[in-house]
Parts: sequence; structure tokens; C-alpha cells
Amino acid sequence: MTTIYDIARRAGVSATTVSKVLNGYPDVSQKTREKVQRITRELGYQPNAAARGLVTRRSMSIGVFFQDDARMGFRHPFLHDIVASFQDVVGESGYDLLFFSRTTPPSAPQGFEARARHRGVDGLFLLGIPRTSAGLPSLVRSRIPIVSVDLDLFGPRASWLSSDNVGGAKLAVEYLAAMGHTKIGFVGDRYGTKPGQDRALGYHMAMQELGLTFRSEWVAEGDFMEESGEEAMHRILEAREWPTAVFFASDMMAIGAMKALRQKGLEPGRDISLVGFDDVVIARLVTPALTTIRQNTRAMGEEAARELLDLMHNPNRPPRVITIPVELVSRDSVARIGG
Amino acid sequence: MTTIYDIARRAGVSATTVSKVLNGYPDVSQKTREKVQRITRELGYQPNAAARGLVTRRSMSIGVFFQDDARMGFRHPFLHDIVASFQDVVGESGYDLLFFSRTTPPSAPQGFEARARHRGVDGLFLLGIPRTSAGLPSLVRSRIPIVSVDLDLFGPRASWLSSDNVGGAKLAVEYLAAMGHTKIGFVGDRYGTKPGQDRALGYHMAMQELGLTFRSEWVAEGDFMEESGEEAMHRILEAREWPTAVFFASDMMAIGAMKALRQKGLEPGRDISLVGFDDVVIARLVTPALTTIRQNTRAMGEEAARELLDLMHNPNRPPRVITIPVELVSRDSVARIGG
DNA sequence: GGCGTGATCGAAAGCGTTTTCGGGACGACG
DNA sequence: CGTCGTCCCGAAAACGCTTTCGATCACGCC
Repeated sequence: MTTIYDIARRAGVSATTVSKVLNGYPDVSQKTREKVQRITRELGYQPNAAARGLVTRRSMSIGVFFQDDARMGFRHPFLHDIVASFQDVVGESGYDLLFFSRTTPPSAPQGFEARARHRGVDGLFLLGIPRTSAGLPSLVRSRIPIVSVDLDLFGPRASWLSSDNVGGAKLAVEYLAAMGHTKIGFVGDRYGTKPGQDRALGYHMAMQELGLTFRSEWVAEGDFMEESGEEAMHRILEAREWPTAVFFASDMMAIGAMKALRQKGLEPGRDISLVGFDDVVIARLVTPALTTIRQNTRAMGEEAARELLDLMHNPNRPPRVITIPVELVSRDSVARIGG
Repeated sequence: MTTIYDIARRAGVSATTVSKVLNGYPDVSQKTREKVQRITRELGYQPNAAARGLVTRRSMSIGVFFQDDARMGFRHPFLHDIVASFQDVVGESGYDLLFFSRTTPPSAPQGFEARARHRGVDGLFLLGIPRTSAGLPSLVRSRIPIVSVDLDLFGPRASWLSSDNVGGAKLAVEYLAAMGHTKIGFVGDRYGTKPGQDRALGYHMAMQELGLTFRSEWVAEGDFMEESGEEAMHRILEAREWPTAVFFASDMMAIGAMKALRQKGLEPGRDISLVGFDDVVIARLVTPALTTIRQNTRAMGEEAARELLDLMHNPNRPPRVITIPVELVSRDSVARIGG
């Protein structure tokens, strides 16, 4: 491994001077600067991040806790998109991403905070982490800059971000109403995730504002995944009177519901209309193509990145909560009825 | 930040002794060992990975170059699955994953090797990297342990791994033949990726072995993505005589082809049979559900991990090339014809 | 009592950087 | 000719840890 000393020797200067050149300090003459740069290139020198981090106390890396449980299932193509655009932004500032493994040897540090401190990451990005995770309280107390998605974290250095779930749900219901539907069901989540709660809230708000009658038989809960959507749909179909449309808190549940409908001899998008949430890739490929509320994953990742960079570079910056707009994408799973 | 010296002071021993306790050296008495451990816990001490790495010359992290171009498109849910199981295995040995950002500031080190050395990763995992990438040759020369997927890398410390693409393609063709098809087309890739070439090879081998006549009008090329499958199908339909079945080198191209067929008033899975490759999540959700060759992403990730760990821990271990078995999953997109 | 032995501990060097601070050289200025 | 300011440069300390190697001590044995 070639070090700063190798360069110093070859250039006939001290290691200090080499370091100064490498870090762009002004107090080096043009001549020696060029000489050092030349030799650095010739030797193919690479600074040692560990050594540098040791003294600067910054690792130029951002820790990522990414939980893509079976339970979160199909949400993760999603989370991956978010991470990708997040990384593109922080990458431009020289950061790489350290993904903490879910599995660890027993001897290793455990818990969010311990692991983050162990690796000396400069900030943390959290995705798919359940609100109930142990270690979250001590994490926010740690004063490590954090941005989380879909997790309402409150701390002096913790911002969080999510789609406009309330607004998106309202959008869905309003759209259904505009298409002539008045009997509108809802399938939410049973785990009380923040997005799930907000989508339920939006549904109820819109129903009320539109003066539509709410019937508890038309409401069921799932876990965001396909099978649970299927079950939920079956349950709703047990009601004596059926809704003409159902809004699902995730695309995958809506897709599962299609299966349930067909089992009963009903045609989704004609006999019963469906609206999903997320706009996963599959949404436009199923039959009928699913009308849904699109989350802007790119904007989410980029905003998250900018927020975290800001938090990291600016010690007294107070945290924020950021909401990303959603949009309705209209496809074939909603029928116009009545008028 | 609490250091080893803080512990030493509190315990009335030297830092050396603390370090020994923390690293399980035998030459510490039971009594002081317990005392040090107690204080370590009380202080919530976390070893500093950078400092440790500096002296041990190991970072306990594995670098990942993950390229999920637009071009690779839908392959990436895939690659993500592979990475996830990879991480589960290496995590158990205490490794975390360092994802190199695609974007970098101009001042930062550039290229695979430079960046890997800069971060001091103990090994490298490569996914989705094109064979033609600059910097690959110098990377393999660097003697950093590497495992890559679907990229035929040859070097003293570079193993690579992929699905049994030749075998899988043969499987597909043989299955179609068993279903009575004799006129079988193929859509490969135009970029000469290793898996694309191998699937083409398997197709041709099987056709020959089965004595089926090969017609160049029945063969087209795409880029693994949906649109290109659609175009390729259209091109094949320009032939005077049509094939009764087409094997696609990716699921997404097969799904695109379904669209093309319907545009011509043909029903996929009845008028023309389709077989894909990959078994992406969507495959079973489209109509008709797609018959395909499933890649075992879990096995791929786990095998890759074991291989890399072995390479890292064992300096003279020669590299290997690993092939992961695939299986045919039969759904609704292939019709039985004839007999 | 001398000596070897095994158990336990610590001093010190070293890993590759950054950063502070002081010093030398040199020109300008009174 | 003394003094002061600028411009360059390097010595040294520090970051937090590991690891070698020698020192010390108690003990048992001849």
C-alpha cells in the first residue's frame, strides 16, 4: 500500500505538505503542488479512508437500515427505488452507503445506535423499520442525523418523510365519487403503520366530506400483501349489500382482490371497481390495469437525501417532516356508473 | 466518545489489557476480565471500526458495485433478491455491505479498484456490471477477492457465478417440444451479455439435439425489457410462416410479446405459446400466467456469499465458476398442440 | 536458596492520516 | 540596517486501536 510518506519521499517534501496538497490547502507553492500531484498520480495513490476518518471523525458514509421483511413484501421494489435515487444525490457529495446486515454474529454490536457508532457513519437513512422496533428511542437520543421514510420519528436530529398518504387516499375516494360511486369500501393495514393509518384517515375524511355513507362491513384490514387483499375482499363480499368500489391501501392487496372477485364470478373493474396505492411496476401490467395513487419514489429519495445532507452539514438545523405529493393514475380498474 | 482508555482508567488496568479482553486473548485473569467487561457495558462502549481497521488492515465490510441501469430494467428486483440473501450470509460473519454510489464528486477516487482500495473493503461483490466496463481489467489484477454474478471475470482472486443459463434454455425448448411444438422461435439479447449468450446457446443446442428446424426469421433480439419484447414479437410475426411457440431470454420480453400478440388479434398461450426466463414476481400475475425458467435468487446470493467468504479467509484458494441450477415452472402460457 | 515455569500484565511501536503551530527565508519599508 | 509581514514548509501530536515482547510475580521443585 502506498502512503503519503512514499509520495513525500519521492517528492522531497514532508508528509505534511503532501497532505496539504491533497486537501487543497493554500499554503503550498505552485511548484511543489504540481510535483506532488504528479507523483501521486504516478504512484496510483489512494488515501486510506479509515486513517482519514480516524482523525477527521467523519467517515463519508451514510448508514442504511433497510428492513424488507416478508411482511413488507412488495413494498420493497419501492424502497429500492427510493434508496437508488437517495444514493444518486448523496453520491454527488462523496458519500457511499453502508448497509447494515440484518444478521450479525452475537459478538458484534447490536442495535441501531451501537452499530451506527461502531461504524462511525455520518448519518442514517431508515426504511421499512417498524415503529415498534426496540432501539428506536435510544437512537433518536443519540444526536446522529437521521432521515426515515414512513416512520414518524421525533428527535433533535431526526427528520422524516413520507408520501401525502392522507391526500392520496382522499384523491382516490374523490375520484371514485366522481366516477359515480357512492358505496365505497376500504382495505387498510392491520399493523398500524404510519402510512396505513394516514390512508385510513384520508378515506374517512373524504367519505365524510362527500357525505357518503360509511359501512363497517365494507372495511377490512390486510398486511399490504397480495394474499391479504384476497382475503379482505372475500370478507367484504360477505356483506349483504356490496360496495361498488373498494380503495386499497396497497396495489398488491388490490391485485389479490382481483383474484377473489374472479373466484366469485365477478369481473374486477366492471362489477366492482378497484383503486390501489403505490403504483408498483405490476400495476399497469395486470388485467385490468390498476388505477392507483402513485408514490413518487424518485422525489422521495432525492428529498430524503437533501434533507439528510443538510442535517449533517448544519448542526443546528432543526428537523423537519416532509411530505411528498402523490398523483392519481387512471387506468382500467374503475368503471363509470350511474349518470 | 468513550475509548479503550476510559475503560482502562476506570478498571485500573492498561489499555492493552482492555483490548485483550475485548478481543478474547487468553492472558488475562478471570477477575480483571470480568471487571473490564462490566465497565465496558456500563459505559456503553463501542469499538471504533476505523481505528481497528487501520491496524488490523481489515474493514469487516464488503464493497458492492451494483449497476441497475435503465437498460437492465426489470432485472433488478432480481439482483436485489440476490443481494439480500448474500447479505444475510455475510452478515453472520460480521460483515456489512458498502454500496458504492454511482455518482461521485470529481475529486473522489474513480474506478472500481481505486474506490475499493480507498474504502479498504475486504472483498467485492459485483452485480449488473457490463462486461465492457472500463476498469475491470485493472480490478481483477488487484488481487482483491471478488465474486461477480453474470459477469465472466477471470483473475487470481475472482470467482463468478450465474444460473445454468444453457441448461435452462434447453429445458425451455425441451418442454415446448414435449408439448408438441416443433416450430420454436427465440428472442435473445443484443448486447452480448454472458447470460444472453448462454441462453441463445442452450436454445440452439436443444433445437439441434431435438432435430427441430431452425429458421432465422423466428429469432430476434431485444434488451431484456418489455418494449423490446413487443418489438421482437412483431418482427417475428412478419415471417410468412409463424412459429407456434417462442422462448424469451427474459420474462419481461415475454410479457411485452403478449401485448404484441393481442395487437394482432392473437391470444398468447393459445395461438402462440410463450416461455420466459427469470420468474420475476410479475410472471405469475399476468394473464396468461407465464411459464418460465426460474432462477434461484436465494441460492445465488448464498452461494456467492460463501464463495467470497472463502476467498477472503483463504488467500491461496483458487477462484471458481459456480453454476446455480434452474427449474421450469409451468403455468398457462404454453398450449399443448398436435397429438 | 536458586532456578525454572507459567500466569498476568503493560510499555511502546505502529497503522495512515490531519492539523496546529512555530520557524526560516525573503522582500518591503522606514 | 533593523523590523515586520508574507509565503512556505515541516515537526509533532493526535485520532483509537492492536500486537509484540519483555517484565514481574508467585509458586513449586531440586
